[in-house]
Amino acid sequence: MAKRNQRLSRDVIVDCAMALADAEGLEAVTIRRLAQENGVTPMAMYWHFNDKEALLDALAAHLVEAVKLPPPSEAPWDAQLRDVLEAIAVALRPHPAVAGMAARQVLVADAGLELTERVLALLAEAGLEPRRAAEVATFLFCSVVALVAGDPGQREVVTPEDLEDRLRLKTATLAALPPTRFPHLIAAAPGLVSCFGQDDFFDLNLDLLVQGVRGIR
Amino acid sequence: MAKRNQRLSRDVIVDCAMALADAEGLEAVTIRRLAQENGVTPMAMYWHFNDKEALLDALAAHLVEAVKLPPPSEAPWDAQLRDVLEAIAVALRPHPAVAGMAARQVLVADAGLELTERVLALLAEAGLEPRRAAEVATFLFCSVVALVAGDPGQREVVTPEDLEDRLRLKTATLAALPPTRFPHLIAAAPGLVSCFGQDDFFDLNLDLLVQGVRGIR
DNA sequence: GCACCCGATGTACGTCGTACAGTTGGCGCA
DNA sequence: TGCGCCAACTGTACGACGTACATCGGGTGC
Repeated sequence: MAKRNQRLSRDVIVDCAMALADAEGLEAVTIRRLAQENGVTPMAMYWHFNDKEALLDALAAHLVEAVKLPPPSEAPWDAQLRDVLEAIAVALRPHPAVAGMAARQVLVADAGLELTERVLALLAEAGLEPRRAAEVATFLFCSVVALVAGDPGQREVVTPEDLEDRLRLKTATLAALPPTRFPHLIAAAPGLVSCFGQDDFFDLNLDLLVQGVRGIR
Repeated sequence: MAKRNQRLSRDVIVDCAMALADAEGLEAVTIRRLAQENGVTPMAMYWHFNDKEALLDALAAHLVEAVKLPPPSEAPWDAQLRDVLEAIAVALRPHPAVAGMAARQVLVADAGLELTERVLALLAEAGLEPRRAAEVATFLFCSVVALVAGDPGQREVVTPEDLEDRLRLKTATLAALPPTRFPHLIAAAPGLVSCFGQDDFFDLNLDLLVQGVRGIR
């Protein structure tokens, strides 16, 4: 800690905050902690950001800007939509702790506007009129965020083996339920406790969203 | 404030916290504030809850238990699934500020287990094997939560006319974007800023989810 | 009438965000 | 070379937060 090898800037603060959130969760992102991490007084942060809200907004914007939008193609709208949603998920997945804040910058950050325009265009191509396209686009983004942010027991970040213990305990708890009342739940227990973060969880549910759009046309 | 007309209990604290969150947002739910609201010392809360996390868990559980699960019927699985998802949305909608915490009690609270069992049964009826059903059920719940919690500019709660001003401003900002780059976005601007909380927003996107499940079978 | 113990109090500590005022170091310009 | 300015940072302080720990009062059961 206490690096102080370079001048402070919005970017290095945001990068530091992101790393901190990834490593120790969003609640570790503290004005004082960020200052300490950069070998600087807490009040130094306020030269670069009006307040903590502004800092978190910048974090969220950073996330939105990390989305690598695939280039438009001649592929059918549903394939393209699937690619766009996947691109969002890919950008958010490394940062589940901050993903939940991404939605509030989608209509603010430049990259978010571009992203939204793209999705709306695809939805128009699918035959939705603007009003419904707006509602669906909004929901799609929130859903992808939910897909990533999820929320298993990830409130406090722990060591990998501790996490594994917790999952095993949770599975066991579910498996110990009365089998006559909860047959399906018991059968699905392993999947319920461990699906977050799995590749097939994302694949399956991104498909679900795209198929859902097909279904409501 | 300072009612002190009845003995404190978990239930009156939870009710008070819920009302507080509805009126002033989740950040207004504070140990000290709850104590003051009940005419009591902050430390009195700790007789009823181990810590604030436990209090918030109780809030979330309360929400999950508020879901009025429709009775099983002979209707096809998709119609029933739609009804169940709608029941969840109906229970959460009055409390958007706390809805985001509901997911972490779904596999803990009794009502949540019942709810999950029901959804898993319907998904099994739809032809999904347990593992995929688990993944889809998890996602469906998170999506409905996202549908309700959404996140417009609702971070700070404001007066209705102030909110209306803000929406108008946001719409105007979007409408002022370069029309050649953002044609769809401009056309959809009113819907984008005001869709949260609208009935048709819920209806449309619950349909999307159900259709999505149909699509991935 | 007495003891017990549930439910509350009182005090104190460390951490948070941040207001406000003071201080510096390096660059433009003389 | 020297001077002044202003962007960037420091120092101090305040109120609100969660909560550990010790204490206490009064209603209930004997």
